Amino acid sequence: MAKARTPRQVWIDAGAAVLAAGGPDAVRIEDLARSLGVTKGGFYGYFAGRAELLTEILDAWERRSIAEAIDTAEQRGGSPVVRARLAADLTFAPDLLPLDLAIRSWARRDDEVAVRLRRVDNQRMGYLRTQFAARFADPAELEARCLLAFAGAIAGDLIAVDHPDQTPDEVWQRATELLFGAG
Amino acid sequence: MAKARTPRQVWIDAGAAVLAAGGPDAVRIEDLARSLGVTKGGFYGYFAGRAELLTEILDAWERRSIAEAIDTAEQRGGSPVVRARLAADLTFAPDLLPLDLAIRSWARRDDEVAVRLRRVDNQRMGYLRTQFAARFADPAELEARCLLAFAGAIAGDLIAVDHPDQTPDEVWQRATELLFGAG
DNA sequence: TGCAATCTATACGACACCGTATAGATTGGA
DNA sequence: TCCAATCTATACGGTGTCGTATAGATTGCA
Repeated sequence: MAKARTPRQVWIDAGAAVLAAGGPDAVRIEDLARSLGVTKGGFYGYFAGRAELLTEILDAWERRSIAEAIDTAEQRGGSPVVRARLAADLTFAPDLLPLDLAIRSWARRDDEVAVRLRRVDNQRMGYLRTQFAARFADPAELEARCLLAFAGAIAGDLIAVDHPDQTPDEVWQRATELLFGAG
Repeated sequence: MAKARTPRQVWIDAGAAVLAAGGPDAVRIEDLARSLGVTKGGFYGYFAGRAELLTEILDAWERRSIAEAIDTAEQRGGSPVVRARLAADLTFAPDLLPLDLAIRSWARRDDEVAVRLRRVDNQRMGYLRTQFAARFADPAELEARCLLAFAGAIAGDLIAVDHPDQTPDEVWQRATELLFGAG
């Protein structure tokens, strides 16, 4: 038995990092191997090919984005805003948001990816809804507020604007209050 | 003098379409040529290379996104919401939004593109601000509402959620009212 | 009509990446 | 220590794309 110097999961993680940084086209086997300090020889022992790696990257992202984040938020508890914010912080954590955005962009031109994204987004939105359902009696209002919050979470890092007398954080803080009140 | 069958602008337009649909990596000279029914021979008479084409695509997008849209909105007039909505409809028109999103995604990994995007976004946001400045006395509130609106305009097509009893349009309509009132 | 300018097709070398094949290296257990 | 399983390095052919060179086609004007 030889110990794997570069086991399966390492390829997936490295691939996810590259996907996040450069999009699916940037995920190249030989580049990954180089960045891992090996050659691509071993890769084809674990994966049938490039497509399989991309699929597994998506699988890992999907698992981590849904179950993990929401479970953690539920366990910690707190008020709805706190829990919702925690779930958001987890699924859109600084190390995860770039991957999310890359996949989101990718989904615009790949149907299989779009299906996965819809699955994930629906779960996230569902969680948001349940958190604030008690606060807004009108379902239409609830939906509008949740959708705006969702849009903000996603687009925040896509928009490149300078604010006159505030930091981005201050503006988003104020926006959150607008949508869900103070607490 | 021979008339150009495939003049410069045709390459730029075709390139923009491909960029919108598949991202910058999908913009390949030989593919463009094929889709235009010619070979790449002529391309290198107009452009120094692939990079120059991409630059010109960005130039064209930048011009069209800022000046054109805002000028048109100003000329038409109407209430702030109407004008703002018109400007948004123009800059984020169905045929322009995909390009915008592709460039936005691209900007995350290319500094030169990021600079352009910031230029464009700041102008758009500035226009939004001036439109609603009269309605919201508190600058912080104004900024938060405008930013949420901006985020919604961008992220609307990136989010893949199903709404319980409403169409996406209905939800966004309600969201707009939340942000800026009815009219 | 014929010329000259300009566009276009074709052929080429270079490069990057994919996926396969095979020989060699490494490791845990007998 | 030695074996066998498993991972890794290297070499290869195939493909797609870039950018260049050059010959041929097309067009407007004299």
